[in-house]
Amino acid sequence: MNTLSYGLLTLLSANSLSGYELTQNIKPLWRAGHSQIYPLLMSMEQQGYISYQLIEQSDKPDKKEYSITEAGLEQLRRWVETPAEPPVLRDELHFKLYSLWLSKPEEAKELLQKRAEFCKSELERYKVLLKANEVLRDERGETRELKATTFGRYLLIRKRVLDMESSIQFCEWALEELEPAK
Amino acid sequence: MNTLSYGLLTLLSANSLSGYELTQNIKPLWRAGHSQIYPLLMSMEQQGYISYQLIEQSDKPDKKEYSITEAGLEQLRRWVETPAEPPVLRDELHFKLYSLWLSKPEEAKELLQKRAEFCKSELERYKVLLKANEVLRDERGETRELKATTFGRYLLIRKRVLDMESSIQFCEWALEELEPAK
DNA sequence: GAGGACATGTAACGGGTTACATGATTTG
DNA sequence: CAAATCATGTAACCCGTTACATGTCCTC
Repeated sequence: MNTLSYGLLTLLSANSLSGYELTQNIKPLWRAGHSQIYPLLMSMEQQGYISYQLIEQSDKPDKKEYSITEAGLEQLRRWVETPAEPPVLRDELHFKLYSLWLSKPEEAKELLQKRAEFCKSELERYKVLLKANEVLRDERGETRELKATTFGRYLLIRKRVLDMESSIQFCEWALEELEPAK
Repeated sequence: MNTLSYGLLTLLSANSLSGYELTQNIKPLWRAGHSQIYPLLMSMEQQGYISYQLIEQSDKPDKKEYSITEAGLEQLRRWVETPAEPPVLRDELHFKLYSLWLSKPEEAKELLQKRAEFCKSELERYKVLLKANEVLRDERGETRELKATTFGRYLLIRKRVLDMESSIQFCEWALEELEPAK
């Protein structure tokens, strides 16, 4: 049971999903490919934390729909209350900024502009998600119980939005700092 | 030549350093242990990107001081101007927030408070670094050439400060959002 | 002489990426 | 019938973490 396993349990605790859907849905939370996910699902199923039923579909290929078991939910509950490890950020840009003085000013500028563009496109994606989740909150907001399941998702998207805004701010500030050096 | 290799070249392009010093200095930029670094240094030395001389010390154990070669500098220059891959952030907190509804409110609160504390201590460390580098800028600021080598470092520390401030802001906002649910 | 900082390595294991492999179904 | 999306798996390789291993020098 590594972090990714708990991540899969996390998603399954809100919805039953197939391996394919898990691969899509985990993307904003953790980087992982399907080749990592399918074997983990099999091992977690053998350990009794999840179970699946084969869903026969006529419009699409058949799939395995995984659900969390009582044992899995227990395991997840214990893990959630455990203190979170410090985050690990791996960003090539750190090194490339550090040795900016080696590159021509136009190249340095392009590096920062490209990153700013990337962050802006991410920001847009998350803003859309945020709106969708704010609607959910409004609809269900009055009843505390239903609100709860969407609350974490709402917090998270909000976090991504703040992070992206901070990154964009940095890139734009750095580009300004770069100007007089030209 | 993976990203970490280029990171080591980056540090060596500013200063000659031992494996031990590289291990310390790379920490704010990239997570890596000495067991990853020493083998890489050996392979890069064999490829001719770096060279070392044995420094005999009387007050401390002897060390190998690595320097970047002309070939290494060439390699690094090409890499720096290459577009940066999108950053990879792995943070357990994402999953733990997502399934916050599974945990008791006090536990949820503690999770966010602990993260805020961590970010605040990081912020302090970086603010100290920032001040040290701003002094450097003031001293050397007038001559563009010398400024250049410290400029990237200055940008980077600034980025870390902004990131930490954004994370703290998030935690405090989330804690407020949590309150009425109590 | 014990503990801590300095210094350099190796080995085993687990996690993550890329590529290989296959196949159903829909849409243009 | 070709391309795109849905769907599930395996294998090889690289990267990263933890533990093992050794040794110097200084300070308390």
